[in-house]
Amino acid sequence: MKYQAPKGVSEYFPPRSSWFEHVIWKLEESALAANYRFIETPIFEDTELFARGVGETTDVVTKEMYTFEDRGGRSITLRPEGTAGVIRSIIENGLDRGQLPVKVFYSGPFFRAERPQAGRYRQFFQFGIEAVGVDDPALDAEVISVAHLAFQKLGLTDYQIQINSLGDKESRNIHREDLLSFIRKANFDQETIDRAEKNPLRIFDDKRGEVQEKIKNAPLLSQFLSSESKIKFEQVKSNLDKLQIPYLVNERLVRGLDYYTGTTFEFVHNRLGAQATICGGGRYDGLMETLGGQALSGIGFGLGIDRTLLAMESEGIELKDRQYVDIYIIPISDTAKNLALEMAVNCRRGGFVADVAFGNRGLKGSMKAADKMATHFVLVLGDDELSSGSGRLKRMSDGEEFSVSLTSLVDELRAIL
RNA sequence: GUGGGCGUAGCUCAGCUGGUAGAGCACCCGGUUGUGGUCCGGGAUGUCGCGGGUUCGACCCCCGUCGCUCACCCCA
Repeated sequence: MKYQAPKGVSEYFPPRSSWFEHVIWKLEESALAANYRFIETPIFEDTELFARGVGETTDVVTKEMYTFEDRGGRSITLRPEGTAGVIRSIIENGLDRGQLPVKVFYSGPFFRAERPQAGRYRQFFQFGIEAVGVDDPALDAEVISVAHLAFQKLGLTDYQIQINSLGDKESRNIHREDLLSFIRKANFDQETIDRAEKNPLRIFDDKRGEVQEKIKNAPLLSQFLSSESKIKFEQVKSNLDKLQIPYLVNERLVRGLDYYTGTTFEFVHNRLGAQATICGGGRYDGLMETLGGQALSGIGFGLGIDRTLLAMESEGIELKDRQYVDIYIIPISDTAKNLALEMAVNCRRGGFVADVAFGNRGLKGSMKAADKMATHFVLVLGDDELSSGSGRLKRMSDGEEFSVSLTSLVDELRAIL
């Protein structure tokens, strides 16, 4: 094979591509139902935006970005996540100077230069929403509810929502020192310590058993939360209760991006491999300011479309191919060929899905083709039809035939479909 | 960056302790002249990832290489 797709990218082609479309549509539907508006930002941005926004010490920034120089010598990076670009756009276009909160959703490809594995790709598709400018626990709950509703529309059931509060800056700083000294005393290997020095919270995410054992008694952030943070977190939880959205408080839940503060959450699917987080997000208090905007809080989530599809498949959710053909026209003489496409185009103008048996497969072969592509009606065009000006529409579901006039085919279709 | 597994027809895979390749599905044609789904018959398809070595002989053994895949770190 001469060419193959670059390592670690996912491709969606028929029929699976129609499930992919379906997932995106349900996600959009859920966001629109909550009055989020569509935003489309560039796939590449100034490298500095991500470095500042996502955080200089994060793995994403230090080793996972696709960065290159453009012809003008500027450093450009393919977006590794969605929030930084959206916030940049909100600031640049002054959306935060109108009514608040600004509620937007986005969808598209993202890029990270990592070693691929199940559910993790170098180019992956993410859907996300952001609500900027209002710091209200009810909004935190709403954001979670949007993802939850979407997953329910898709038929997913075997997942859990984990939530935690990372508190405000002050609470975090005190905890950080305490946790760091705990880690320093626990004699870890050098690599683990180095990582912890950058962001000690990450140690909670370490999957190695011996590490988990050692941090069993590590000080948790929840013990350091300011009373204000605690109250907000309680409100988020009681809001979720009222919405009857089940969740699990996971005090060790941390996220790999530096901008998160306050409420954080993850939707974790139970039947996926190591990469089981199908949606993750949280509140970010300092991000707007960091990127040069007003000091406004925001909250949002990123939702993995590839992983969602995998999750649906793991639950055995039946995904039907949505493509169908209303009318399939089979010309069986040379003179009929010219007319066939013309009639098909007319049907399309009339709002129907119409296709033609191109090439020379013969009648039988064309009938088989019609059968395979979920065709409602077939019209055979031969010399008889051309001379009489009428034909028989065959309904594939039961074989019944309807005689129709060729010149008023669209109307006839409307009448029987 | 580190470690494990795997590379045989379009797809999923079989191939016993080494004797130069098979199944199912899919695909195409046919079962008489212009009507599909089932059934029956027939057919095409592989440099057995690539390179080297051992051997009379390698898909099967050894080495290298490339690719895929899963996992670690981390994330959607």
